[in-house]
Amino acid sequence: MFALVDCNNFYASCERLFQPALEGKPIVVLSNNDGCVIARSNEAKALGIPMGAPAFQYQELFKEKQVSVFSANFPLYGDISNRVMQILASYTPDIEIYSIDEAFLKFPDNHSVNYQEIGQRIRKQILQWTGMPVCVGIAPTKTLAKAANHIAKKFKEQRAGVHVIDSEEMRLKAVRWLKLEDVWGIGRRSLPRLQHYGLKTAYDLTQKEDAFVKKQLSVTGLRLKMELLGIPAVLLEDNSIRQSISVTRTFEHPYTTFEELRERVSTFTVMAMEKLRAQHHSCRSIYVFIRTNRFGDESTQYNNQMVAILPESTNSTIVLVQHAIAALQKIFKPGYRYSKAGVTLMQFEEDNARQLQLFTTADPRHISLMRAMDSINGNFGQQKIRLAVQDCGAVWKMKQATLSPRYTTQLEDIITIHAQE
DNA sequence: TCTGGGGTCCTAGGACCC
DNA sequence: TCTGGGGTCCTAGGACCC
Repeated sequence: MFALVDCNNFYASCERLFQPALEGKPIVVLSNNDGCVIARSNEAKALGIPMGAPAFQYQELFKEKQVSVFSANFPLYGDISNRVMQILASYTPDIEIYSIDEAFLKFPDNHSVNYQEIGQRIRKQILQWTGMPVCVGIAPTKTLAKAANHIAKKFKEQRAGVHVIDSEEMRLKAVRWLKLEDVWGIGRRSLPRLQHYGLKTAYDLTQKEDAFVKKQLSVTGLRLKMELLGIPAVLLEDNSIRQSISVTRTFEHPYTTFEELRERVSTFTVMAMEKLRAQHHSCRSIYVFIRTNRFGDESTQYNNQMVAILPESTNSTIVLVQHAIAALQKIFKPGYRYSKAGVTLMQFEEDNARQLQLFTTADPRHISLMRAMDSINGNFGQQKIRLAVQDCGAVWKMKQATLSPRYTTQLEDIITIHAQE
C-alpha cells in the first residue's frame, strides 16, 4: 500500500505557524520579486484569487479583503519541510519525497494493518510536532493514493483528513467520482482531447482500450490506466539524486550590459554547482539562457540559449563558470533589456565513478579549493567566499517587500516569547 | 512599472554505425 | 521499374508535476 501525505496549503501554512492570529484569515504567498501568487490559504482561494495570479493586478483586492501578503521565504519552507519529512521517515524506510510539501510512503502487504489508524497517527503527530496540517491518502497504487488524498482534502471534515482505498468497491467509488482533470498525469493539453471523446472521469479512462490510451497519452497513459485499475505501474523513486540542476531568476530591473549578465550567470552557476557537489556529482554540460520580458512588445524581445559541452566532466565552479561565460558571450546581443537568465547543469557523473581523461587539463587543486569554499560558505553563510567575477556589489537584490523572518534557520530571527504572570 | 522556479519522462527525427 | 535491414545515440520539443 502507498500513502501520499500532502501538506495543506503548505507555504501559507508555514507563514501561519508563527502568526497564529492569521488562522481563518486569507493568506497569499508571492513568488520571487513578489511577482505571482504561488500559494493561497483556503480563505484566499474562496476570494477567487487564482494560482499564478500576477500580484500587481490584485493589489486592490488584497487591500479590500485584508489579505495577508507574504514574499516567498524558502529557507523557512525548506526547514519546515525537512521536519515533516523526518517524521514521515520514521514510519517506513520506503519513502519518496515527491516535492517540498508531499511524500509517498510504501507499506508492506499486511492485511491486519489498520491504515485508517496509521493515517490518523501521521496527521496527529505532524500537527503536534510541527503545527503543519496534512491530509493522507492510502491506496494500492501511487495514482490511487493521489486520488485518495484528493478525496481526503475535499471531504476533510467527514474523512478527518484521511482516506483509504483498500477494496474494489472503494476503488470503483473513487475513480467514478474523480474528474479527469484531477487525475495525476492528465494535464491541460490532454484534457480537451480526451473530453472530445466523451471521457469525463477517471473511470471512463480505465474503460478505454489500451490502444486508444496509448495513442492519446503514450506509454505514460498506459501506466496511468493500470494504476487507476489498482495495478501498480509506477514505482517508488529515489529522487534525492537529481539528473539536472537549475538556477534561474527574473531580475528586479532589466539589465542591458554584458557585464551585468555575466555577473548573474556566474552567480547562478556558482549556486548550481554547490548543489551538484552536495550530491557528489560532476557535470559535463551547462545550458545558459537569457531573455527579455516575454510580456513586452514583440519587437523588443530576444531569447537565446546555448549548451556548452566540456571535454571532461568537472565539479569545479571555476572551470564551469568559464564555459558558462563563453556561452553567454555567444548568445548575448547588445541593445536589449534582459529580464531573466538562468543556467542548467546536465550530464552528471558520480564523483567516484568518473570517466577520467588521459590528457586531462583538470587542475587537481580545485578539488580541495571547492571543498574549502563549500565548507566556509556552509559555516559562515552563502556567498561569503566568491569568485571575483561575481563581485558586482548588490546589483542583484530581489524585491521582497513582505518577507517574514527566518524563524527556524537564523539565530537573530528566533521568536521571543513573553511569559505573563 | 509590475507576470516564478525547479524538476521528470517520452517521442520523433537526424546522424551515425555495420 | 528499380536503390536493404537492423541498430544506437543524441537532441529538441512537448507534456506533465509541484
